[in-house]
Amino acid sequence: MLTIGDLSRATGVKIPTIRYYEQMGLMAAAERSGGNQRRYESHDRERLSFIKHARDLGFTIEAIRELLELSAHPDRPCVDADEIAVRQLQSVRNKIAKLRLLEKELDRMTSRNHDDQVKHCYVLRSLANHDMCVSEH
Amino acid sequence: MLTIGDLSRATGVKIPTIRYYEQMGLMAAAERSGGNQRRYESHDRERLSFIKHARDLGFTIEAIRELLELSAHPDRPCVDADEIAVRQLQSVRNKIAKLRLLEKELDRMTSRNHDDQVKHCYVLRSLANHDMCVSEH
DNA sequence: CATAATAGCTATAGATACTGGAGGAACACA
DNA sequence: TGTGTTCCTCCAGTATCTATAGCTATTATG
Repeated sequence: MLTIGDLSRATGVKIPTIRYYEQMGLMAAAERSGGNQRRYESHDRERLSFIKHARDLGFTIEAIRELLELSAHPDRPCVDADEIAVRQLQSVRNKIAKLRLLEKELDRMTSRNHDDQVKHCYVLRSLANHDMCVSEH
Repeated sequence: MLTIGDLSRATGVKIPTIRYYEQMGLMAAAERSGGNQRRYESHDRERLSFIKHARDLGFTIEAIRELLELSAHPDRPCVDADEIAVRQLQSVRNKIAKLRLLEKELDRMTSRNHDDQVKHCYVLRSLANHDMCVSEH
């Protein structure tokens, strides 16, 4: 039997977050000790590790709920899980593409900024005037 | 004189968001019509465009507050604005680096997923087992 | 000028995914 | 039995909006 603290140390998920996942229904309501403290088993640790890993990969709570639901039904087609992961991959690629554009603009702003007073500041002028941008973002 | 709707259309910032910026002190409290509706001038539009542009580039409200404060004092050194932009650039580069790792993992998960039942699903197995990952993330 | 359509107002709650604190109870160990 | 650590619930706060309800103002049309 693990306490919530044990579970937290074992998975790297903070205690309030574990309780939050319980509230959100991602983790089943834990059994309780005589004194009303949560007690866990190793399968809870595995489930929480799964959740943590998926969160680290940027899956939303909703997506994780679906993935957990899928893994509870071994005979369902794998395509469903694949679709969720592909969606996530696309969202990650979208974010990267957008951030690259921002990087380009910020790099331009900061590298051309050689004046010494705010009234000539390239950064501030760039922010005030979208036309100075080199790309759509 | 512009209504809040005009300002919204001119800048692409939604009406509740404009009111939110006023509440946060990024926009000055607008003048009011006889019937208590907000009325704006063109300098408000420019300020809001600045804010929008900075938000699109991922600056936080706090950073924008500093940038606006700086541009109100033309004699202050430009370095201060530069520092904020460089910080933002670094944060963008960090995010890109992290997302690239996620992309790698998700790509691995989805491209090797050729089985047809959840019980053999590579995506779900990968999420359950961090050791299958090719990189730290 | 009367009415209708559109746009605006405030206040409050919800979304997202947690995080932290207060005040008190339970547990582990000597 | 005492002491220190861990746990409990409840509530509030983070950041950045977004949406709803119920009401009022303005504008356009006939």
